[in-house]
Amino acid sequence: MNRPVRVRFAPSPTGPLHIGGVRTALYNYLFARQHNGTMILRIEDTDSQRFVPGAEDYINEALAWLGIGIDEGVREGGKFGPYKQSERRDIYRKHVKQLLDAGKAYIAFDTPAELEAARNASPNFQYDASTRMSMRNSLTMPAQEVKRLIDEGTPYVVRFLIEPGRDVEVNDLIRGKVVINSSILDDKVLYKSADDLPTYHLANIVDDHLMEVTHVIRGEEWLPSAPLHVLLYEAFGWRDTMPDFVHLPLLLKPDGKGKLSKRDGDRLGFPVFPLEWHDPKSGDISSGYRESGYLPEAVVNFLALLGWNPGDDTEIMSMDELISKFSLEHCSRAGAKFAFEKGKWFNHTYLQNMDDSTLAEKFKPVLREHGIDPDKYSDEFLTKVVSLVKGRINFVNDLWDQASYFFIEPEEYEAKSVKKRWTPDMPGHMEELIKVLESIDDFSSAAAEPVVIGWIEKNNLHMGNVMNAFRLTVVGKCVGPHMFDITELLGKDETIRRIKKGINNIVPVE
RNA sequence: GGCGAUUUAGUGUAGAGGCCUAGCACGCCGCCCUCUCACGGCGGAAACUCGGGUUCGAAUCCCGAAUUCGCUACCA
Repeated sequence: MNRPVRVRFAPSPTGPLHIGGVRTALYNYLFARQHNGTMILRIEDTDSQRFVPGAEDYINEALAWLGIGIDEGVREGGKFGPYKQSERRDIYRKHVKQLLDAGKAYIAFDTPAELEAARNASPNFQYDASTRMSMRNSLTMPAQEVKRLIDEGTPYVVRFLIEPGRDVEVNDLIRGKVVINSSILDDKVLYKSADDLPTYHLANIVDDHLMEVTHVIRGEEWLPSAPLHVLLYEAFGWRDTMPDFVHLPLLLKPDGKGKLSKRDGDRLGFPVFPLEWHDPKSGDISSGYRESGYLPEAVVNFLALLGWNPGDDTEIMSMDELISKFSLEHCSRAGAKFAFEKGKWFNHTYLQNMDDSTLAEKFKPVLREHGIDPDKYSDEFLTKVVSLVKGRINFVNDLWDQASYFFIEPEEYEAKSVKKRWTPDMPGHMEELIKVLESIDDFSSAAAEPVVIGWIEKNNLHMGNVMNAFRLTVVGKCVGPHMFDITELLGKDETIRRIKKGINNIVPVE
């Protein structure tokens, strides 16, 4: 019973991969890698109604961006293919027949309208042992009639015949034994003749068995149907190789109640998708972590800690560290509210740990977006700029807000700072400052600073006011790194030019 | 409604009978640093859902209630 570990991530291509799905994929991946096992990506496209073009590519691209590697799948191939359920019709048909022949499933002709009527007539209606004998199915109709309807092409479904009154046990690796009585289960539809496709339950069990999956790691929403799946394994006679089940806690809305949904992202201003998604039907655009400036390593780290912890206080972990530390024992059982604020902090921390030159490279496209040609600047200059302002950014894009004045001179001056610092005597002091600066040959921060400070002190000027007025002319507002680090990078000529411009353009408030 | 799961500060979590006057992180507040804003350093407010047990002793074990979440489709 010690089979090589094989896990699968099995999304439906019904839209962009949700961040909760990403976490499920991540946990599967971590588990697989830790056990030197195999990670399978299976596309569960058994709902022809909800298929969305582009969704499958999106899944592949998102997982690749995050570094969640796939060993077997539609693109990767493998010995257990095809890995797309719509290409496995023959396999499902065969297995449906097997169940039918064994009397463990039956054919039902009830139309959606008839089922709807039954539900309306009795609010607690369930297609099960208590009702199936009053419905239109192969259990209640003569065999010839059933055959005739099928031959005529009447749409039908195959339902799983569930024996009532049995306690079905599911052993969940993070929740322990979960027992559900089979009486509360309905005769689930396993196959629909209309599109010649199975439903999730049948396809899932057949594929997991055939693909030799050893651990089913999925979201908690599947826990209630796990007993049904156990029953299906039994019906096929696969009980001895049935995989272990792991139901992960759900990702919940940060505020109110319920599962995290795509709406929450727009509502609260954070992405719920790994990559930006353009809905082909509505044309709506949903923001993605990648486009919002998150680093994939930070997203992975953040997600890993939502529902799992390493058992100690470690928070910053690389993918390799996550792989070695991951354990089902340290998975939590309760749903986790999606605390995106902490996601920002992870990104901030990863950005701080990145070398300045790497960050400078990432800054280049941002500069281009703002009409600045980064090639006009040396890498050394860009790296220095980045090193000065990186402490105050959460995203690569923030670099522009923090460093734009290194590339363009101020056109406007922040009113609040002008009011506070641009006192009537300032233009005069700035004229003097220009003279002082002109006399400095070595414009480095270390050399220029003592000269200017000395001038301020010698003349008994107000340090805060003069320095901030100086800053106002150069930066446009009173924020930013050490003043002389800025002027060192800007150079003497540019610094003096900006002071002159400030003297002419800053209009005192009141 | 039924069934299942769940429950430590605002959030994510540590804790597996005495090490808990409950730890860490994010966020929040304050102080320091300081030409500004940040960063950083230091400090602070803030939690064991409730009620019964068991025990010398319970956040940790048992029972009950409540809470929240999920499922209850010819969707996954």
